[in-house]
Amino acid sequence: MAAKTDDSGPVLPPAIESAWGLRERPPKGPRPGMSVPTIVDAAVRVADADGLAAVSMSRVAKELGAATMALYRYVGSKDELLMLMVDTGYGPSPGPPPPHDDWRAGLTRWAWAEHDVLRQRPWLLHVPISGPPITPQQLGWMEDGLRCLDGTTLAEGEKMSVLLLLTGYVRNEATLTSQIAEGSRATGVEPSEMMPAYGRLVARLIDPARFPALHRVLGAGVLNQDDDPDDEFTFGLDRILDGVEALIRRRAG
Amino acid sequence: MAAKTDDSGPVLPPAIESAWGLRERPPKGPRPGMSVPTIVDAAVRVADADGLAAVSMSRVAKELGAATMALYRYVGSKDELLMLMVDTGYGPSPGPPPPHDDWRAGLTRWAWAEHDVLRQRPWLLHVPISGPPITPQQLGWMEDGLRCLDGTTLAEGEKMSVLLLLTGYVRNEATLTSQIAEGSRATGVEPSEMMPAYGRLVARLIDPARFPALHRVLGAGVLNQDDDPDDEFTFGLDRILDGVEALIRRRAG
DNA sequence: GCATAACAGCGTACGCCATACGCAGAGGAG
DNA sequence: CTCCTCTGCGTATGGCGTACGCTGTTATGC
Repeated sequence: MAAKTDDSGPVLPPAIESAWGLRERPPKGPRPGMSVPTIVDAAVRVADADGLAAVSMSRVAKELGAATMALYRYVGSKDELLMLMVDTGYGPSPGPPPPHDDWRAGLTRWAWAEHDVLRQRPWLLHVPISGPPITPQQLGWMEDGLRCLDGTTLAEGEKMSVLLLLTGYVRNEATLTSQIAEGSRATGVEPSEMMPAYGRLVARLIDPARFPALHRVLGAGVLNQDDDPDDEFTFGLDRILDGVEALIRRRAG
Repeated sequence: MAAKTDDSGPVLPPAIESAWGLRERPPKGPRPGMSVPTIVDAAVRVADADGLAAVSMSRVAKELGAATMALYRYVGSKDELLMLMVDTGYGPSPGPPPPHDDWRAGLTRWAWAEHDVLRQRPWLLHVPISGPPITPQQLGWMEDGLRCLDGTTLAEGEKMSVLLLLTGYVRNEATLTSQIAEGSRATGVEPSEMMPAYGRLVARLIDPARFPALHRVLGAGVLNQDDDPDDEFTFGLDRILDGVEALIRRRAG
């Protein structure tokens, strides 16, 4: 016999289902004083102001003038709240690529959009990711990325791999630059002096005979000039897109 | 006047300095019952067995038959212990590239070496990275990576960028596959059924009219076939190295 | 040989965290 | 009017990192 529906699949936490607009409010009982979006917005506000480490259930509750345990009527756990924070933290996807952009321009725009979000909200990088995206806006980003590759001859699986490659790069690059900013704030050193100081430290530690290549890099003053971090981002992005281009050309034969 | 030494630079935690063999043991007082490497090894053992979340100061102390607070005579904080765990967790670098390998073969070997380490010790991915590498073995990895690019015409800064790009990719890919493994362990689902289950879930959630590209990808069964994750890794790696190759060719002009 | 001072080990205590549980009251449904 | 469900939340538990200070050990200076 065939099953009636395929709903027996993986179960979604209630708060996530409501993010997809699936849950209707039960008619009984007192009217709720808050809502999932209210809570998530408050949590995002806390993270924006004081970083992800400041986001505790009690702190979010204080932000709302409520008691800590009241939140658990709306979200099942802190992890669930974090997942929802990521969804609203990323915000709406950048939209489909402009009609006459080729895939490369489209993906560049897409990557820069994520880049900008992560520069605005570095705490997104500290949220431990526990699985593939299942929230509406996250999947919206995916959709818009896939559309950039619509006109190409890549296989569907390859399109997916390319997006994974790109988003991984963007996150990685953002992590590195945000570490510099955070380290600078923690130690009181000027952001522009952060990498040079690191260079001097490493130069003091290493033996040039055992680390010749590293010593040469330091000698070239690589860490001394403070490049525009956006140039660094563009460099890696272009390397990856060059690699994708090589693949597309090969597939197009 | 010139300063006597340049030691006035950034201060290194004592435990890290001892990892570089800089600290000598003071002559007075009772003989230490443990040592920094003993503690770090115990912590790595705990992480190997039960994951990074199980690594608490008290758990590590129990592993050594000592009291929790005894550890603080050797490491300044848990964060310091984590940094040392990363150093010994990665282990010694894969060594300089074989003499007749070109840069591409060398970097491929280098990337696979990190890949293998991260497959063996997925907890390394969960350690919050707080700055650029300053421990001996970490810098050893960097050195070996740089040597792979020795024969090329890339600028020193470009070599560094390429390594950053690569290691970021390796870590990202490892994160994704380890998430599947962890999710499978947490939910009891077969690892090979993890992605198909995810595909069915997304298919149930999205409206094909609003997510046409995503719907097409799912329809193509991209998530259904369980590819060898090593193939996926190779795919992205080759894309990146293709991009690097394009750059090297342009620089060689 | 003895006093001294540095140091190892660690017991206690503090403040913070996530969250299980159960109670009080609100407010539609019958 | 009664019941039953749902909201808000107070209390309590068990974990965490770690500051502080005590006890006992040990090599050195006298």
